[in-house]
Amino acid sequence: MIEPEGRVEVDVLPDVSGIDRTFHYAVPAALVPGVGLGSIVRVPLHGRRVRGFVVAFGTPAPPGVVPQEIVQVVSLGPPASMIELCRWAAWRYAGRLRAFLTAASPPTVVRRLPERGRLPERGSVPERGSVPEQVGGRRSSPSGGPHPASAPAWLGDAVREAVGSRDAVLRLPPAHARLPVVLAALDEARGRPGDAMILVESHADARTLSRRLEALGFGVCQYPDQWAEAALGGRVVIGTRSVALAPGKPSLILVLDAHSESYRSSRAPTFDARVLVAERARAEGSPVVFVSPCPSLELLDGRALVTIERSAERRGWPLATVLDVREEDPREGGYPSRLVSLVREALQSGGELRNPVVLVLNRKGRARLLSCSHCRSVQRCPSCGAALVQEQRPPKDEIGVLSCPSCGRDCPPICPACGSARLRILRPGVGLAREQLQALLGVEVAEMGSPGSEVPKAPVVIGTESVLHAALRARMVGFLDFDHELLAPRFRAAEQALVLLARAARLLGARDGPGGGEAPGGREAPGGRSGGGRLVVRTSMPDHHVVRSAQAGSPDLVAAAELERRRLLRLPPVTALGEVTGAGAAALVERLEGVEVAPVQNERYLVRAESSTALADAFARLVAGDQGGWAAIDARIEIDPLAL
DNA sequence: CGGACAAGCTGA
DNA sequence: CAGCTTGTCCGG
Repeated sequence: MIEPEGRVEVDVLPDVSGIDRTFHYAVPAALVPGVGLGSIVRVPLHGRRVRGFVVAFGTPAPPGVVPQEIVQVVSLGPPASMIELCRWAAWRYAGRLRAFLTAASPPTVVRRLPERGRLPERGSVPERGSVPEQVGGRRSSPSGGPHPASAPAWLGDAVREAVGSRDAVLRLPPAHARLPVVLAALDEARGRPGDAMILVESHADARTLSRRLEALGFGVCQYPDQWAEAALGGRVVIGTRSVALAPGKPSLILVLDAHSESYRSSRAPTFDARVLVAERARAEGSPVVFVSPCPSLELLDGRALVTIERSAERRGWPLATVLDVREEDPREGGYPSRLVSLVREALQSGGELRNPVVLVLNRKGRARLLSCSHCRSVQRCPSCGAALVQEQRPPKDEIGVLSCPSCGRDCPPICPACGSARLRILRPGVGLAREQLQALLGVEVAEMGSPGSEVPKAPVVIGTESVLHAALRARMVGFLDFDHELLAPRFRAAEQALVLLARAARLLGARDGPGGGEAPGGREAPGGRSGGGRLVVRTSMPDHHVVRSAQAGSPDLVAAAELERRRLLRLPPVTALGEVTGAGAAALVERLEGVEVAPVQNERYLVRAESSTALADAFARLVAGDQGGWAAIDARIEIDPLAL
């Protein structure tokens, strides 16, 4: 309500956990110029002063309420359009609005937007043609030449088609360079109102892409560090999943490596940035393009798929060799001579020494499963029953310890059943594989350290899948036990296994191209040697559609097979799933309507609905119907849970 | 959330 | 029944 003296009344959502409703306040005339929708203010509440978000402007006071006055304007907050997106996200993910508003707020207080004068007024995007046609003087190829800065015509066409469909998946093979895709997309964004927003999977990617675009003359804003610059507009906004909640109007949203799980936030508020940007694009009328070599069914669902010429896509996947476990001589102990000779061959192939042979075994530690050599009983945790693991090789003359991965308890490596100290390793981890392969190969085999650390410098590097994120290039990538991925007890196992192969493929480069695309992290690939390193997959299921997909360079094999399976099992994207955990879970699912509920274990329930809309509505009805809304709910709700 | 206030528990 | 803990309610 706007009153005669120029006072304004607003609704404020306190930024206090446990309160999930708005309160009505008056803005004193002196503060009116600084208060708008989304402003972060301090208000008196119940004898204290708390921060809150202005979520409605000029509303009338509820009957019988005498509004108090806002004390202070603290900071700029999420703009009006973002408040709408946050409301939608809170509904879609059955979360609290407050959590999303906080996520959309500047990381530090922003009193006012920076002066626009320091920016090139319209210079966020260089004029068409000002970008050099070729950088480095080499020709770009469909499979990704050496960092071409301009898009070849066929790529420009594909990007244009994707942008034209408003909401599309652009499937480009793993070895394809990204910069040309970004440039082609920015070219399409030119002339539309607003700023291009680019989502990448890691901070390293964001930094590299920003640097490259800046070098080409683009005005770039790294989000969320530069919240105010993003709010001001006039620059390309680049960042990880948080960009979904960045202020500003998107002229176009580009999501690179759209298969990456990093787009899903694991901590509250849990959301999927891909889902959010799709809704944002729809609401704002801007196009969104998801780029991936192996888009998931959930990404493809209801979206246009733009592909490139079959043969070009095929060449962007590496030469793959499949080693059939069933044909192995058991005496070779899991490292068949064929694998050893492929590694030797790769090492002898000369070329860039900095490119190692990368071996992947997705099992941490030295041994994941041990049994007694004497009585054969599996070594289990005496407290919780989980299989004990050996993290490291025991130091010389020491017996070491076994530890429980589930409860953390340490146990002596002595069979509790018969007292024998001779244990057999049934399932080796990376540590043991490193020791054995080093002995077998006669060259240094280094183990990749904790995730996030540097790749050790050695001719052969072994690690869990983290090595695929950390390595820049590889002359060969070998999966020592791909069955472990194919048979993982998660319904997205097949798609996730294909993602691993695609990651490996990127390290290897294109089959025919000079050095393939670019390395993860976007850093310059060292050396310009011919690409096309070999992908080696050891499995007992050489005909599995994931393996055949990678061999044939056609991810649709996996998509087709998976869609059929999801239909049969009524799993996403055919249905929508949610998970409810915590003390109040039983009481909560009891009152849900229009969904199927299945108990998983104590205080853990799975909820299935026909669509994500139906699922969100079911939770929304429950929260709205409750006195006190969220305050009365003592359970954690996770929509589209990851760990299934 | 955190203060207010009411209802419940203890000990003399 | 004072003095304290525990529970429930509510905020503009």
